Amino acid sequence: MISVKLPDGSAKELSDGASAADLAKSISDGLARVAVAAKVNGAVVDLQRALPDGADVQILTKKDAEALDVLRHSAAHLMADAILRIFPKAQLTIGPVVDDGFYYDIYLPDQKITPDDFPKIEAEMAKIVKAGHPFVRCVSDFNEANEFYQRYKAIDGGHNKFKQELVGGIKDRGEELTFYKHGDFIDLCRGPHVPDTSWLKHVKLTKVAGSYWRADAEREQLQRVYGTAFFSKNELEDYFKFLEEARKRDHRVLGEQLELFFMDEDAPGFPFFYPKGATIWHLLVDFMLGNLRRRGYHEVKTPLVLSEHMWHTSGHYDNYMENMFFTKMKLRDEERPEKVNENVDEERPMAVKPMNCPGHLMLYRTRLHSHNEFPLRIAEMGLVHRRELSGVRHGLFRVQAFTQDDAHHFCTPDQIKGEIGMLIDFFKEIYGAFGLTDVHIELSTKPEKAIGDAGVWEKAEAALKETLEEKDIEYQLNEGDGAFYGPKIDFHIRDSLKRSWQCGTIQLDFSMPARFGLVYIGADGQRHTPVMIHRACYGSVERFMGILIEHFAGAFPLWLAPLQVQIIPVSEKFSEYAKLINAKLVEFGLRSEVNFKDDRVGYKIREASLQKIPYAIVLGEKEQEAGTVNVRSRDKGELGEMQLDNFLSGIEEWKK
RNA sequence: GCCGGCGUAGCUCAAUGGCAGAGCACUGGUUUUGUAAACCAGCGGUUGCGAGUUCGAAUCUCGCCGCCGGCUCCA
Repeated sequence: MISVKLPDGSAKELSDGASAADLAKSISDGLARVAVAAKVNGAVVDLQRALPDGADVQILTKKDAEALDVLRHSAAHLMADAILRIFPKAQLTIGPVVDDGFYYDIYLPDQKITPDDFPKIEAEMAKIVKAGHPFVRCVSDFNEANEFYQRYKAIDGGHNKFKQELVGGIKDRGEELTFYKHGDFIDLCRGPHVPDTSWLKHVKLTKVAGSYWRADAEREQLQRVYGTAFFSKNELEDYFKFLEEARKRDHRVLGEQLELFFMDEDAPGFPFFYPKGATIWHLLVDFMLGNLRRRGYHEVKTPLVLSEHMWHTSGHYDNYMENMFFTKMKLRDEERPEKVNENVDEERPMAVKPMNCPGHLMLYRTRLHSHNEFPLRIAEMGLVHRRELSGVRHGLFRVQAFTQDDAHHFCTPDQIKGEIGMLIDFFKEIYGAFGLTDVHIELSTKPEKAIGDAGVWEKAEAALKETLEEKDIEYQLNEGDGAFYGPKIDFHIRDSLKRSWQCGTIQLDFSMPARFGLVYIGADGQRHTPVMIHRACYGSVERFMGILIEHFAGAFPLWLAPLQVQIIPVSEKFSEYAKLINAKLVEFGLRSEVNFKDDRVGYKIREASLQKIPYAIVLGEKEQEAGTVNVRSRDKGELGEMQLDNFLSGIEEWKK
């Protein structure tokens, strides 16, 4: 007999060699039916595995997050089996679980797997599901003569050097070599898996993409087939509904439909803003500037271009060169004026700024500072340019030029915690103003490519940790993810679809002030090097705008709506009255216009709705006679006829 | 940058080797309109750019540019 401990603390006696499946059955038949896998001493294993005496055991059902991973990993095997049946030359590599599904990387240099193949693959998968093959764990040794090893090698021809490499790694680490088989298919795998293939009814392939063996661009190119799996049809359908909803909110699509911005192939990664988009951009900037002024920031403007020399001083040249735009001249040849010499170096080469900090450092050092001015907060809506690889550009989210709501705090070492604490509260308040209240914080530490000495890094990291802990804020630690000049705190916010976006950042810098020779006169009358804090709340104004477009699905709250009211005269006869009302609305401070087009009211209402304008005001004979307005709200439908003053006073309330 | 897919009117898309088309938008007209699409007409194109194959290329081939999906997850 063995005894195992259940999550509720109780013990259960089982016969020797009993499995988690036996345990589940001994608890209840119902549990046995829904059991997916088991957690034994903290590790997720198959239900069929024999339980060790004295183990802590938890039966996992579809309600447990780990169970979904097990299901999806099994689905990856299922897909691999089906793909091998259709593409016999395919060589399997790895097939892990990812956030919203799974993938399998496949080496198949002479053939392409495309979404057109999905129906075939899925049909094959359905057959295997129907057969209900049990997943069987097969333990092998490293002798290739082993039965399972042999069977496995027969699966993809025995020439699969990728799996051989993996087996080598397992051997080197001294781990157990296991295969999992279902039906005739067998694959190198650590497991665990669901009991049998009939669990995999709700599986769908989603996309194909390229990848590399070991994520190394120098190695073999693989084809990555993505899929997802759920325990129920409903969950699978909900997932696709979510994707559909996200697609409808795509800021690139809404950006065109709502006339906010556009891209042109002659300016890749450089967005153009239409008047409506520019309005939102300015609203975001004005909102931020007001908040900065209230907190004692000083707004400055620094140049877009600095000498290359300055970028050597700052360390950007060495650490960020690939992402910078450099200036080169084109000169007519002195001998042959028709010839143009390309890419001529300037005597003093210049570079476009990818960050604002050097400019702020140069500004700081123009005069002597006292500790009495500290903390000194210098802010700039700084336009920066960063070269990005062509394949990574994406709408407003990844561009080559954007405006940072950037600021640098100069302070004494003992002011650091106060500044960090202030910033955390400040940033959360800003996000809250947009209804973005789900914020989580990550702390990133020293990367491989770093400047400054190790002791300084440790001090900086400790300062950030202590502040977070003293404020009792939960955070995630990302080792090695810091900026090259210092550790940082990043703010991640979840939008209305629960998607996470990184926005704000607070970065400590104990290096750059020294590189630029910055000093302040301390209370002791001596010169000291100030501490510098880099910080941005939106991060990029343009990107933040993209996030807001998706968060609100283009239906901006009144204060952010580029056009707040559109007036719709019932016919041309009421144009004058419409102009009069519009003038009053504009006078009141609203962004309002009249739709003078010769269309039916219904058509104009439709257009106003599609443009997601918060209020449409219909004006006709009745309203003109009575001196009233007839209001339709985007969110609440028709509000009916009312006095203009009532509309205006109601707006304060309605906009919430 | 790499892999896969794609690029036709401002937008969404059709035409698969044989005369470049439709709807919306836009312009003009009719209509004078009452809460999600009135009617008629017109304008709109070097089919991303450049070479090649062909009697003939939007369509096939090659190169370039751009866009879309991926490229952290290690059985």
